[in-house]
Amino acid sequence: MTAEKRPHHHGDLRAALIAAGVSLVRKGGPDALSIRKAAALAGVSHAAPAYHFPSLADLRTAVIAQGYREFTQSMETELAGASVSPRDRILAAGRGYLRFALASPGLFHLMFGGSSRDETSDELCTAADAAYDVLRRISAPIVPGAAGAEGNEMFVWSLVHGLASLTLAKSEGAADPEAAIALYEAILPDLRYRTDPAGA
Amino acid sequence: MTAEKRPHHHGDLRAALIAAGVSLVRKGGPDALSIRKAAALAGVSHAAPAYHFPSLADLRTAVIAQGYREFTQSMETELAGASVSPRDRILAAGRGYLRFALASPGLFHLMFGGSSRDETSDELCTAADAAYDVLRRISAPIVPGAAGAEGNEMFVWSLVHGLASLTLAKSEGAADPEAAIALYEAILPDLRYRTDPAGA
DNA sequence: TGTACATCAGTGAACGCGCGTTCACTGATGTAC
DNA sequence: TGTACATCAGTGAACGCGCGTTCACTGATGTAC
Repeated sequence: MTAEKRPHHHGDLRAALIAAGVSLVRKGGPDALSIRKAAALAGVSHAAPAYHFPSLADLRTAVIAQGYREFTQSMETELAGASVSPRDRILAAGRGYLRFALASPGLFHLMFGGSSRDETSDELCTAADAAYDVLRRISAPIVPGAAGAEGNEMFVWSLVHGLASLTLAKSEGAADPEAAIALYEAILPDLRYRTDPAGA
Repeated sequence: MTAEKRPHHHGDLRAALIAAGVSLVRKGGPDALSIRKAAALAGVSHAAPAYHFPSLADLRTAVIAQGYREFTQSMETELAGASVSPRDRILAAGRGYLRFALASPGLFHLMFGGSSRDETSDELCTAADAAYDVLRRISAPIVPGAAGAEGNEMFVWSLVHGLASLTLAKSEGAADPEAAIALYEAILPDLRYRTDPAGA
């Protein structure tokens, strides 16, 4: 893919640069992303990306958006194999969450580690909203507590996000996903669920 | 502190460089830390730090350690004003956790965002262990569940860490600590505590 | 179907920047006697 | 108390590196007629 002869016009350089960026971040963490390295990995000159991404921040934003898409996909894949039981679905989404974070720490840190990005990007907003929607959906059947439906979402989300983040911090690079999943299933408390999951 | 006349020998340049590093990270995030900027902020030439920190990684490790000390201090301060009730103590430590994270997002991200560091540093291990000890102490009174005492620690820690991390991610830079604390107090579930807090 | 031409999407050289690090040096300090 | 000297802890110049970005250019593509 890198050195083979190409026509002057690349087929879809934008997508190729995003894929290259994801690969760089996966391999070397958030700081490993650079325009020149992404261009090299995509097999074009280092000036070519400028046409598709005016600045490094734009490329980073697009890579983060791709991260969110893969993140959402990881949760959806687990959800597809889950029963309709609300607790099963919360556990399944958590498995997808943990698998993504532990398999791609670089992307996870890029997404949640405070790297600057273009918050106004449509592509990013769409991708991030899709991920949030999964968490909102699985939390909806929980009976609202003191903090309402939003409190339930934050509870479920915080628990699994914290577990992912701390597991990564404790065993940098070599965390066992199955152990983290087992721990998640053990610490998720019993919750009360609506009898009518569609809500009041 | 920056431009005033100094003798050839700095009093405690090592400490001054760590303080400068903390300040840089607080202001500009994990990537804002550099040897040259820390030296400038401490009022010395950019070659001076080499004597105290052989490489940038060493300075970064020391700044992370200082972050852990301030983090621990933030929790201890809140704990000092808490009652002996186990739940009150868990809430108090959580307040310290959230206050630190929301007041110093840059440091928080440097500590937990996957930045590379020297894991073998005594200074860092000591500082990080002190923080973990606080969480272990406040979790000790919880009756062990399926995952034992370790499960309790991870539950409490994950919940507050996830909440801090996600609150930062959702409102980059301008998160309201009091709102986050209120949310934490609302979503922390009822837990069962030992009657003898010292354990079996 | 063929030709002229505008536009698109690349190339490669060049620029300046901040960086970590090295090196010869030197002024300040502290110790031996 | 005074002096010689080793060592400590700085300075400032220099090096090379990777980077984002700009620019004049050019080959490929597609459209008008």
